[in-house]
Amino acid sequence: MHDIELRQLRCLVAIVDEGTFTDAAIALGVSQAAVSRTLAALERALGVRLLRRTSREVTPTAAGVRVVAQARRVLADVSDLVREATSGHTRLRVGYAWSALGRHTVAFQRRWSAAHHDTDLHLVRVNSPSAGLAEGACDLAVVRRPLDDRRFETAIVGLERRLCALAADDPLARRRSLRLADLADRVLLVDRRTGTASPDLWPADARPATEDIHDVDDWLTLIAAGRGVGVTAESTAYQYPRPGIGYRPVRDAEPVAVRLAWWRDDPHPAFQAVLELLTELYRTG
Amino acid sequence: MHDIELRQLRCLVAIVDEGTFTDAAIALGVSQAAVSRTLAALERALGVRLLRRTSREVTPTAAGVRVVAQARRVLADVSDLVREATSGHTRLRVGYAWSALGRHTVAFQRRWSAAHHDTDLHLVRVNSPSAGLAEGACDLAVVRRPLDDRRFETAIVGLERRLCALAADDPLARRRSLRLADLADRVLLVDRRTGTASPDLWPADARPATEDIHDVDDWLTLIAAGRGVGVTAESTAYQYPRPGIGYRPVRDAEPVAVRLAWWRDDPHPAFQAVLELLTELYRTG
DNA sequence: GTCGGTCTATACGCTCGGCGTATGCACGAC
DNA sequence: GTCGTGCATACGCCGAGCGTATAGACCGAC
Repeated sequence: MHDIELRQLRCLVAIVDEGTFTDAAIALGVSQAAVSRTLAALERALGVRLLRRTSREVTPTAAGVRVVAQARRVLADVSDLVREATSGHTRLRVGYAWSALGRHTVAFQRRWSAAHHDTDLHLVRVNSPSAGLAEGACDLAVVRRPLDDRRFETAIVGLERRLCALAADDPLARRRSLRLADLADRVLLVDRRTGTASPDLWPADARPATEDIHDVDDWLTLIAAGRGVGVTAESTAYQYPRPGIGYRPVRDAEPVAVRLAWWRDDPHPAFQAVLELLTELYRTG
Repeated sequence: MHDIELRQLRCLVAIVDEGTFTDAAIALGVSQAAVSRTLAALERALGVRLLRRTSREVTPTAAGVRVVAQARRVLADVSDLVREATSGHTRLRVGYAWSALGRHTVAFQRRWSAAHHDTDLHLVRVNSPSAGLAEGACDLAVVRRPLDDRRFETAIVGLERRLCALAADDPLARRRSLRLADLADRVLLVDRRTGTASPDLWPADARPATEDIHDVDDWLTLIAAGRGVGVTAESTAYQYPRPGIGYRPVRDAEPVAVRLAWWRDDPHPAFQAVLELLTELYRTG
């Protein structure tokens, strides 16, 4: 039993598009016999008749219509793949795990598209330690901790204050700012894979209890419900304002470094430009 | 220049999954040499190096990661295609263009899953004349006009009243019911491809002006804004209640037939059962 | 009905793409 | 150095897939 092949799918959609085997053969640049055999092989492999042939016209069966629709999807994905492999450089995807660039986000996008209107910029959220770099979902990533994966390298582009996220009706939310010690008796909601908070911000003998979460939406929901508190970077407050949640500076927590991450061995061609632009944005404002 | 083939993508993901060319060869049931050549051909076809080989390990390049991710998508689509072709009958998708079965929808789903728990039922909205039948998006369709496409056949399963849809602040909305003549000076919003209203409900000398729309959401938005009125089947009111819109019966408009449509030459195996169930639902209430 | 045109299916022979075996080469362990 | 491991390449073989040619089905014209 042979696996099906793209050649067969290309043949199928060509027949449906052209209307006859003969015209499909011309479109594909092969003989009519080849088209006939190729489609027969596909039908045999799938165990279903896909096209109803008459000497007048050829029309898909019900199964054929479904398969053709799916085949088009496959072929579209394949051409995406080719574009992904070859071009890849007319587009720049910057990944981030929780929050992107906070108040610099808009300026970043605007100044980028002004200076590099040839490669368009996309910001994508991917909840993974490398913010999508390892998954191929982006070309560069904004992260807030060094990556231990040796395939990647990071550089600090700026610093951010740490804020505490509290339920709006939490007594602490009435204060203008807090200290780490104020949170020691709370439940700290942390994302161990991507987050910026960790219990070792506190002295070893006064750490809050922690609970693991894996998504910024869970985190927000639980905090709003008073089920715990969070400690995060300033840009989170910018990117996820919520009615039920208040953000307050934590005075004695060290600032968190904002890093750009890239593939050590083949950085995206635009990487240097992004690094410089981000560094400048964080320096000047 | 050769097109890329699935064999090459299968090879690529096998290498990445297994970690070495040799193990991939075993997993694929071919020789190591074949794997090496096949991947080289893929890289040549794409013009990009996908894997970095050392004698110790093989790791994807940045381009490789992107391509692998896309390749997995392609292969998943292909196995969907195979399932689509072969099974096809463990699942029943019923399409509808605007509104489905109105107040019978819930009963239909409940009674179906009670009697046929082997094939699970999906209702899908597709705005096309055949409600997705011609596009392969569904196996059976609920429509409200005969289909002129000879590939399909339809049967009436019941009748529905026609309602007029008005902006809530329209003077006519204060009435309990209307006549067609009340609407003659309004703009009638019609969907020529799938809708149930058409100017020939009116006598030839007293027809309202019409405007074409192509989606139920547009239709609702325009009506709520007072830009026109709609005439539709009763189930639309059930399925799309909107704060700004009121539905009122049109006393002198003929009821509209609700039809089940199927592929004439290869009806879905469950078609007879659906036809009977729907007919009963409409007959009994 | 017959004839001719059109379209798909099948037969036959050939060619070349892809395979396996064998071997070379690079790299790391010891 | 020697050995082990793993990818790349050379060589010969085989069959999948191709084109040509032809059969068969269908339809419209006459």
